[in-house]
Amino acid sequence: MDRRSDCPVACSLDVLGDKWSLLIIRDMGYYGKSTFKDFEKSEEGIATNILSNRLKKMMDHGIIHKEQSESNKLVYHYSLTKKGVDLAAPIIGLSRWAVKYIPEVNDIFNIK
Amino acid sequence: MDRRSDCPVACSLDVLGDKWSLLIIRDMGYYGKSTFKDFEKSEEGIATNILSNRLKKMMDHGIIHKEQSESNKLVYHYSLTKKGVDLAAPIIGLSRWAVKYIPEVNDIFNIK
DNA sequence: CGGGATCCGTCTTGATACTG
DNA sequence: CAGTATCAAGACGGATCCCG
Repeated sequence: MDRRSDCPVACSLDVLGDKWSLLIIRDMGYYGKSTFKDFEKSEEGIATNILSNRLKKMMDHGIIHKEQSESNKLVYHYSLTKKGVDLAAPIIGLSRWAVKYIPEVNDIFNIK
Repeated sequence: MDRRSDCPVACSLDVLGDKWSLLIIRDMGYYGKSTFKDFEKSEEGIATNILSNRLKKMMDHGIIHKEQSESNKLVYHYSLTKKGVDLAAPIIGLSRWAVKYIPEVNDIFNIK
């Protein structure tokens, strides 16, 4: 569903408004993960078809970039584009909020 | 689905990781909307069952609060709790990102 | 009329098996 | 390793109905 709104919040949520996209960004930006298997192994347990779908969607939107490994042609590395790197701010915002208000979370990013 | 992760990003996305929750927060915080009908009339067009579900969910999580109107007993006003108000930061983060990277959006919040 | 609840068809997810 | 295929279950969207 695309809402075709011109609101910046609605537009960003059209791309990122689901349970997985921002987690994949987190994995790439904070944990340094880059391969399909890496993302698949994250503790939250994304299904491979959903992972595949989200990677494709974020590539279409220029948030991430895919390239073949030079050492092993069977492996692909995903990385953040500048557009993807700049999602750090909203992600950190969410993280700060959770640390402040959700008791169970660990402040694993040690954000000031 | 609850992932039972202790990551602050994952935990906040368990509550807010969908296309509508943050838009309702936006409507309350930025547009000053407060009634069911107000939210329903937003340009993105949320269905009433979904709206009802999201309001309930965010009330359960203490993000919003509901009270009966004093002037009209048929009307209920939803408002942000402190926990909800503090979602402004991540929402502004998303908004800034969209303004920077998505050409079609209007910078309706005029965020510096 | 405002605030939902209910029903129903469709689209999306999630779990797992399977393939190049 | 990096996905695709399959299929059941659930979420969503739209319309309608109900209730005070």
